[in-house]
Amino acid sequence: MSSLQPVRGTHDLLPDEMRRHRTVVDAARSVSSRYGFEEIATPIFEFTNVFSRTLGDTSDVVTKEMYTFEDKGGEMITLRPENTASVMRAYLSNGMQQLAPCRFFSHGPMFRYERPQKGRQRQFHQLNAELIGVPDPLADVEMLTMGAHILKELGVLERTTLEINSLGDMDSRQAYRELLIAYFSTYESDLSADSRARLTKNPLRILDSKDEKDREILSGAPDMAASINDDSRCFFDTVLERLTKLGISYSLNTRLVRGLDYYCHTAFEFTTTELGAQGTVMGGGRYDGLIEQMGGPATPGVGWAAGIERLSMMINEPVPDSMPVSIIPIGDVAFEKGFALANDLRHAGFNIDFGVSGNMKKRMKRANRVGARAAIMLGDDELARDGVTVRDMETGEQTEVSFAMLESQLDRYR
RNA sequence: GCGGGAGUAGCUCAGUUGGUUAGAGCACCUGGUUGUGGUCCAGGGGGUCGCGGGUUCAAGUCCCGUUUCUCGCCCCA
Repeated sequence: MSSLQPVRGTHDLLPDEMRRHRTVVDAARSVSSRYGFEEIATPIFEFTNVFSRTLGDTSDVVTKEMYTFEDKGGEMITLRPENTASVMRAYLSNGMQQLAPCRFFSHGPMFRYERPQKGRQRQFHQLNAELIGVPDPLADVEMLTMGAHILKELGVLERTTLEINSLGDMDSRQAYRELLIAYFSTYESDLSADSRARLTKNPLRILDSKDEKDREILSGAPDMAASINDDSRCFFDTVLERLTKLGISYSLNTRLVRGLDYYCHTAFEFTTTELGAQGTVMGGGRYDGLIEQMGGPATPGVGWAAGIERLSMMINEPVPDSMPVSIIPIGDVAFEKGFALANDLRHAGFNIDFGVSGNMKKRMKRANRVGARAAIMLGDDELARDGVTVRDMETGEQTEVSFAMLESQLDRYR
């Protein structure tokens, strides 16, 4: 075993895996553009406070998962653990308030310091979609519809479940929070250590605790739906009605809270049972307070993120790229001629394989290995007749073709 | 941060109660074919048995430590 190990939790994307990733990204880019989304990219690192101020001091991401370091100028820098905060920072930095509403699609690597396991890495890749500046529940529906559309395009929608919940608006959340603190305080000594730490800082997170004792206590906890005010209730009902009208099935999950503090109203996850312990393939929700919290004007927003690795594990093997035509020269004169021919054909749009060395047998072997659909053979015989021999690599059929007719004869191998 | 499983050729793996020079399949190279691949036949190269220590006449095999991978817990994409 070599000592040249990649950093734990990171992986090389070799051609087969890269092709899967590209399939996922291409589908998302194509579908999102039909919904009016434009692609952007933000830097993979930001000042630490872009994340620490927005994700919540008690979120796992901030407390234990960020890759943070001091750069040579003494600035605290963090590799982005998610993309929503970065996109909102970009929205404010570039004065895009005037362009609202904005629809942004992006994708790229994210970094979280966690123990790697199936479907979880320290550097992983996400698709991101954000719709900024639309307070109407229709925006939530549009994001969900688009997400489902992308999953359908990838052929995985039927193998996922859309779980959805409403956290209510800020007032509802605050009211519920107080109810929860009051309730859990009476059981404080029985709660798990994690839950006890969250009791005053972020009691909502206790709701999705998996601890057995916590679950028992939870069964008597006040219901979130009961403390959601009428406006929020109405908002959520509209979302659900629209989903039903569009034929998007969902499953209400009142325990669904999500890990980041900035969510309100709609919270959702598309989950699957196919990826071991990691069920979530796409997750997001509404974050109306986020931009204001970052120092911008009060601006609503909805968005989601999807795991590219997780999706790529669920899709069918993509078809390989277009197969090349190999040029097989025999002899020095033919080599020069073949080299020039390769150049001409590449400029004409053909995918050409041209090896620099080897006898004919080796070159044929190589043509086979790279999956060539045809081989162009040229030696003294062909040169004397000012043409080449084209061999169909599947049927083995060979025909002589003049240089003048070559491109048109090759068209079927494009 | 905590727990389970694993680490032998480029890849997937076998290797008996510890006992010759550590094997197979695939892949690779050469030849059978001096201008013909994918099939077939023959031959060949390739190993710090993760690393370090210990037990033993003898360790891939047993013991301890360590490291990496992997699956799970927590949490998330």
